[in-house]
Amino acid sequence: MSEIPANDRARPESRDFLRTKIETDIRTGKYGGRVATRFPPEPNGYLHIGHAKSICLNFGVAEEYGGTCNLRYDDTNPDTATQEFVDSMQTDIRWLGFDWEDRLYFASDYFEQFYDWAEQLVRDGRAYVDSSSEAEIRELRGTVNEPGRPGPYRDRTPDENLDLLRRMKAGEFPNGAHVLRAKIDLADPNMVMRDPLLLRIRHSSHYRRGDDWCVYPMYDYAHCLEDAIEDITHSFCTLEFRNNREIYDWVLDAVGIEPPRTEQTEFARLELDYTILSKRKLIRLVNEGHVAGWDDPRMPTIAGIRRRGVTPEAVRALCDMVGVADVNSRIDIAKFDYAIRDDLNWRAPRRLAVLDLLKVVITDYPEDRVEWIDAPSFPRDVDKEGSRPMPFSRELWVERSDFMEDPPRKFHRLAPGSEVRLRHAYVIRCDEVVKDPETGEVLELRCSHDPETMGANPADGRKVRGTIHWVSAPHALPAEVRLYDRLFSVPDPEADLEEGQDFTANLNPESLVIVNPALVEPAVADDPPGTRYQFERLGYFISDPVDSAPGSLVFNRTVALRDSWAKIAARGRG
RNA sequence: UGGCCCUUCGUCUAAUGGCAAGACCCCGGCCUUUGGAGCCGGUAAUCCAGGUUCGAAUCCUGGAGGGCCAACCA
Repeated sequence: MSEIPANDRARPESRDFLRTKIETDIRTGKYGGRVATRFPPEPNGYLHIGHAKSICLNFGVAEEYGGTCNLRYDDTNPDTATQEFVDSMQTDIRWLGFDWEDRLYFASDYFEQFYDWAEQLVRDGRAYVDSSSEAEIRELRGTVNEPGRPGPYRDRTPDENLDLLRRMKAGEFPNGAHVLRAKIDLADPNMVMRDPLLLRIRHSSHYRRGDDWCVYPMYDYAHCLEDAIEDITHSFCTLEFRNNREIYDWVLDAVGIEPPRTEQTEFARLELDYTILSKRKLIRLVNEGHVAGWDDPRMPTIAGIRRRGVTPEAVRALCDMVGVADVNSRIDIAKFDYAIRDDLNWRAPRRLAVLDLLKVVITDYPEDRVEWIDAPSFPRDVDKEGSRPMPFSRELWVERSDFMEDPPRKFHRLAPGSEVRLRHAYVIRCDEVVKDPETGEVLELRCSHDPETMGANPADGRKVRGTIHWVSAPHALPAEVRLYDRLFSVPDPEADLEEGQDFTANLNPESLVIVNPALVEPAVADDPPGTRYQFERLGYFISDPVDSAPGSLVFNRTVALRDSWAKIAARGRG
């Protein structure tokens, strides 16, 4: 097995079927040991987590086997491709940590080559110009249960076809007047092979070619040739292109590309619970205002995920965990949450913030006293240095949910007469509950502290089981906190829709809850936007890269912490 | 005249004719100044029926179930 690169030896025993194929190809010398992949997005939207799987696969495989991966824009449709999408995709791929070096390609640079091959196909009698209307072509193509029939233009002579093709290219005809079709078999059981369209007339401005071109190639004609032009060895695409493999090989044969040549292999696209990854539908979410934009933190786009505070490492970890197979599958969102927490746990410094405010007065603490606590930024089990000064004073804010007047047995937090640890500070006891006489609402807790418990357990050995977070009232900074949750309220937004409904009916009305003001400890004041934290006991947050500024803080919740108390509490109620 | 692909714990993925394994979820326990993290343990699967074989998740046949294909999208 010495043919397998040294950097591969550390890989685990088992390989997915794509890597198995690559290793076979390397071992047998099919491409002289060469591995060349490509990531070929159509620049008609923003990249999303599903693309990340393909990016990790194509760039990852190239890295692992000492090969190359091209970035190639499949910009063959002038009506949808834009420079904005081209630019955002490069930002996103780089952010994920991949590099195409000098291998940036555009299918639109190959239009001349596609056209020259088209003339060749016409001369060889393997393609013809069809002047039928779109509806007629559809009619004559048949259905999955009925064969198609040849149309009246199918037997034009090569000379006639060549003349028409040249005039198509010269712009003599309007959109739809003619198309170039492969001459294969209208009765083929594979619909893709029923004389597929190769070139169509489209008088549209192309974002790169302007108005200099008007015969644009179809996917089935272009994609295999793009791969061949770039001398790709392994062309990976998603499962729904399985039927297209036959035309992929037909076109390569027809223009005379000899093996060993690019081969298409299909793998399962990523599907994630509680979201959608269809570009068409993501565009609707943006255009119809269901979200604030492509980078809305609820979006499964790379831009949205990034703004939510997810790290590229977490995305790549998810892709590793998910693996590659040829079976359709949906990934449990919990797996993504795990990957995010697993990365952020050792990366994000801890801070304290309070979302739902309840005032606590330490009655036996002097009014003018302030202690500055040197609080470590990471727990013992995270091997990182760092601390910040935390002010402690007589008046504090704690989380309203950390107090219960009539608590259940396992509630280890504040209740009348009970003791609790203030994180990094004293143990306090709740002596008195101040309520609004009218409404009964709890307005304030009056507590006393044990002055011996700063950095120490109670001297008399009594156990204090709960620890809660807090901020010092005079020192805390106001902030807007955006609590993001899953975009849809059901795992598969497409399933079980009632008559007349579409996926938007399943949008989660609580996918964004804004807390304003929340209060955050002062140590975050001077951090730049885009800084990630764990607000202890609440979750991982990032200061919003767009809207947060010193003096006007905005935090996005990336993901909540695992909450085993919620399970216990829910069970108690059930 | 239909064709092609797929089917292993709840979920995702291994096992490539030889002990059905790992991860996430879930459930216990330990630990804990985060009801976090970590550690230990547990529940849990080869779609069905035949066949080949000493031996089948794996090969063969037939079912069942799921997916894709009838854009001048990709």
